[in-house]
Formats: sequence, C-alpha cells, structure tokens
Amino acid sequence: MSTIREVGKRAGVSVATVSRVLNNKGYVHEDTRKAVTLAIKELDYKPNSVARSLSKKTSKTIGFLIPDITNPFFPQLVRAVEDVMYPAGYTTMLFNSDENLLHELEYIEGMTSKYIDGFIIASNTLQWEHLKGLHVPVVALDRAMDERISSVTIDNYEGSKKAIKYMIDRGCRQIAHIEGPPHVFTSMERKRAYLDSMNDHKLPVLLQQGQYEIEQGMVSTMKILSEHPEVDGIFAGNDVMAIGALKAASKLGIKVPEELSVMGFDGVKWGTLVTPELTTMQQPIYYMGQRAAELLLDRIQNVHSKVEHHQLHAELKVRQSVR
Amino acid sequence: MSTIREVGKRAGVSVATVSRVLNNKGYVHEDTRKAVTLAIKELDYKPNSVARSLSKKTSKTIGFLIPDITNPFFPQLVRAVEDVMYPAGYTTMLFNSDENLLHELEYIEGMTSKYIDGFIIASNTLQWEHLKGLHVPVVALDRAMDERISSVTIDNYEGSKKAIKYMIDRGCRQIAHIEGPPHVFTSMERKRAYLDSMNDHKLPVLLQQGQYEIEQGMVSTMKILSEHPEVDGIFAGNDVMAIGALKAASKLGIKVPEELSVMGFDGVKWGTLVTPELTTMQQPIYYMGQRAAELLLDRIQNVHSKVEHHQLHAELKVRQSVR
DNA sequence: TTGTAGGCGTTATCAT
DNA sequence: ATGATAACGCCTACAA
Repeated sequence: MSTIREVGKRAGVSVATVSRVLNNKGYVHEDTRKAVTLAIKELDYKPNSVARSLSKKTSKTIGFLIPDITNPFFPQLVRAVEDVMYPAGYTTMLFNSDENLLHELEYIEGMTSKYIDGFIIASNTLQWEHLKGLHVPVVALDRAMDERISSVTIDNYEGSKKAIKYMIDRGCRQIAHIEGPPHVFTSMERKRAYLDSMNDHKLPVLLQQGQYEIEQGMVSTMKILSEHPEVDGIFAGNDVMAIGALKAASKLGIKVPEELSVMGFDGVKWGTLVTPELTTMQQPIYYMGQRAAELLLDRIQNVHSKVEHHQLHAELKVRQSVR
Repeated sequence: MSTIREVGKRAGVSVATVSRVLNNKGYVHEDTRKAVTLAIKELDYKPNSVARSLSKKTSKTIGFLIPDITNPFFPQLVRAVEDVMYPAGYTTMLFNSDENLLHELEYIEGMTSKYIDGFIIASNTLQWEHLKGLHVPVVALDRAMDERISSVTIDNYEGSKKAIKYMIDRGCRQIAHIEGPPHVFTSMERKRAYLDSMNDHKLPVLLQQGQYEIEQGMVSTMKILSEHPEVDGIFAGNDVMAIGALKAASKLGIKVPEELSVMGFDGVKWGTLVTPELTTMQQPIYYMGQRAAELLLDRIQNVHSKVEHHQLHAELKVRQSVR
C-alpha cells in the first residue's frame, strides 16, 4: 500500500497538492493535476480510509440496529437500506440486538468511537434518552420513537382496523387476537386497534400473548381453539404468527377459511406459499427501508435538513385465509 | 469526547502510562493504575477506535460477502457469524453482492483501506486470483474456492446422491432436476450428483435451468410437467425452488406426493410451513456460519493457524413431499 | 516504573 | 498555485 507521501514524491509535489487533487479542492494547475493522477495510477495508490476518518471525524459508515435478521420481515429492510447507502458511498453495519438494551448501548458506544455517521434503528428498546447524547443523526424505522427523532413507520392502527373490519364484513363474530411481544411498538398499535374495533362493534375480546414467531403462533392458536372453540377468526399480530396459526388449524383438522378465518399483518413473501395463501395487510417493506435510508442520508449530508416523520400505509391483500 | 491526553493530565501521568493501563501492557505501579482508572471513569473516557486502527493497522472488523440476504438461506448464516464475532470483539460488515464481481472487488478494496481484519465469502464469483493480493485471512463459506483458502462446506454431492437414492427407493423413475444458477458451486455439485445418479440407475435425464428463486421453481416445474407429464419426481436445486415446484403442482392440480414427489435441498425453516411439508436435505446452516467465523477468528488471532477445510454433511429430512 | 517523541496516513491552515 | 506543518488520537520504541 502506497501513501500520499509516495505519490507526492513520485509526482514531484507535496502531499498537500496530492490531497488537493484527490479531493478536488483548492487550486491546482492542470499540468500538476495530470502528473499527480499519473503517479496515482502508477503506484496504484488508494487513499487510506482510516487515516481519512481520523482527520475528518467521519467514516462513511452507518449503523443499522434490528432485532433479528432471522425474522423474515428484516432481510428486505436490510437489503433496501444497503441498496441506497452503498451507491451513496456509505457502508452499513448491521447489528442484531434481540431487543437487548445493554447490547444496543454497547454497540452504539462502539460505533461512536468509530466515527459512525448515523444510525437507523428498527428495534424497540432504545429511547430518546439513550440517544440524545449522540452527535449524529438517527432515524427510527418501523417504530415511532420521539418527536425529535426522524421516523418511517406505517400506520399500524389504521391498518389493523381495516384488517379487522374486513374480517367482520366477511362474517367473523368471534375474533381472537394473538398479540406480538409486549413492548414492541407495532405490536401495541395493532392490539389497540383490535381492542377498539371489538369495542366499536360490541364483539367479545379474546387476547392471547404471542412473540412474533411461528411456534408462538401455533401454540397460541392451539390454546385459543381448545379453550374457545366458538372462535371463528384470528387476527394475528404478524404474518409469521398467522402462518403458525394456519399450521395449528391444520393440525387440529380445522378448515381455513371455512371454519376459521386467519388474518396476518406484514405481507412477507412467504404468505403466498402456505396453503391456504395468507390474507394479510401488506406493508411496503422495501420502500420503508429505502425511505429511512434516504432520510438518514439527507440528515447526514444536508446541514439544514430537519426531523421528518413519514407515515406510510398498509394495504389489504385479499388471498385465501379469510372466508 | 475526551482523549488519552486529558486522562493523562487529570491523573498526573503521561499518555504512555494511560495507554499502558488501557491495554494492560508493560509495567505500571498499582497506585498509578488506580489513579488512571479513576480519571478514566471521571472523564467517561472511551478509546477512539479510529486512532487505534490507524496506529495498529487493524480494525476489529470483518467483512462478510453474501449473494443476497433476501434468500432465506443467508439470514441464519449471518446470524451465526455475528453471534461468534461480536462477543470476540469483532463487528461484521455485511455486503450483498448479487454475485457481481465488480461490486465485490470494489467492496474488498474499500474494506482493505479500512484495515479490515478478514473476510468470509459466501458468494461464488470471487476466485483465488482476486484474493491472493490481500494480506488478511479469508474463509470461503458454502463453497470451495481453492486449496489455499480455508473453507466450510457441506458435501453437496454426497447429500444429493442420498436425496435421489431416497426418491428412487420410494419408487420414482422419471426424476427431473431443476438446476440452480450455472456458476454457483453448490448448484454444480448437486447437478453432478443428479447426472451420476441417473446414469448409475439407468434412468432418463431431464434437466431444467433454474435460479434459486421461488418463481424459477414454479416456472421450471410448469415447463417440466407440461412437456413431460410422465415425470414422477422433481429434485430441486434448493428448497426455495422446491417450494416453487410445490406451488406449481398445486396450481396444475397435480397431487404431491401421490402423483409427483418433490425433494428440496437446504432445510430452510419455511420447508415445514408449506403443504405438504417439504422433504429435503437438511444442512447445518447455523453451524456452518459458526464454524466459518471460528475458523476466521483463529486465522486472525493465531499466527500459526493454518488453512483448514471443513466438510460437513447434510441429512435427509423425511417429511411429506416425497411419496 | 514512567516519560518523551516519532509514527500511522490524511486533511487543512497558513504562508509563500 | 504550491509547500510546510500542525492537527486527528493512539501506540510504542527508547530513554531515563
């Protein structure tokens, strides 16, 4: 690896000049520029990012915190973020936190000492208090965090209400809800919508705790159906649990959608692979990641950019699991 | 952010001493150590990783190249790698290359200028020639690359032979194979096993090109079944395509496994969610990631560690899609 | 046991 | 238009 110094020597100029041509900054005579460019080519010189970072206090890197890449919702998000960040010259560091606050704080601290340029946070445990000390922009993804932190979310409440309304329209009268994990933003919103809907329509409430995982969807459904055979519809907290519900129904010999309707939320790809295909609320997952990345980029590059909150919408995807 | 210099001043010692206690290196009197530790606490000093990197030419970071996180095989791999790297003090940078050589080379170059400590490569385009110039260890994952590069693979050939033998044992006589992408290591091995098996058993060969994607699995299956209705078994290049095959059969009203057997390869989680559940060759996916990470760590930390090739085995998972 | 000082590779401020 | 040189924050001979 050659250094800027060697390039300078070879081109017969000082490091300052080389730096100037490297960064297109300040005046430099056309001839010298050519000489320097040539020397760079000849030596196959590549600027050292670390040295550059130390000097500029920036790393062209962003951190992306997610709960768990193994949950099928996140790969698309990750892909989207990388797809906008990389062409913009930024590399993104992924971190699976399992919603563990300590790990997240540790990670953020580590990244800070690397002069990271910003964060996208799609996990739910971090709050404004933990982040306010940071001197870099943050955008919350798939959750609202605080007025002062940019966010990209979908309207989970509205989406859930639509989903449930559809179930009711299709004749469901005993709708149970499998909740997502307790302190997760999307989970709370969806539950709230369920409760309000049941209340509005004077329908009975039947809640079952879940975990955004297939097994939980199965277990919860088993429990619901054995204890409340009258249930004719399940509004699952997300697609993964809905798929678990389908699985459970099939194991119990209960026909979906004839005897039981199942509604998911998310619109992950796998929803079309199960039988029957999952009726669900489709989120613009990739687009959410894209927007979050663009927002962050703007906050990083444009001093005047301000906090923004983007609220997107989920769309009913009628397939086969609701009668 | 305070610096080592400020800590030194506060503790009444030089930066060298602070550095010594920071790194537990060299002699330092117990009292001074205490004083320094106190100063560190008081100032809430955190070492600056970038400065450290510049000085030590190491970044405690590794790069992980995969084709596409959106393929359900990779999230588990990524998770496994991170799960061993992070506790060891290394952060991992993910890169989705879509098997694009130029992007991969560009990425590697960028990472090199960041003093990256090593790479795990799970994509198929990079070859020894591209990597031999690197001064950091590399391990190939899910593919063999070269004798000189450590690797963690499973025996795709043996596994595929097992899979096909099982299909034949179960009575299949007209087995088609949906190939994975042309230049992908796993894909070539599986195809080779298919061809050899057909030859060994004097059975007819029927190949169809595919792409490791659901849609391709569907399309290829449609094509196979319409042109060769006599086919009674499909050995798909991977699970994702096998799921596509299931989907296609269902659309065509062909019963699996009664009229058509479908065999996958990989053992991704979603194989149990489709109906019928997918019979497949289960790879120890998480373990592969783990081993690769451990191998790399060893190469990084232990000067004497040598190139190693780990060959693991896939296991037949009998479920419902083969009669 | 501790301190001084040079080096890691770039950027950026002053002079010239 | 170009060159010296001091940062950036840390590590590590080498001296003391």
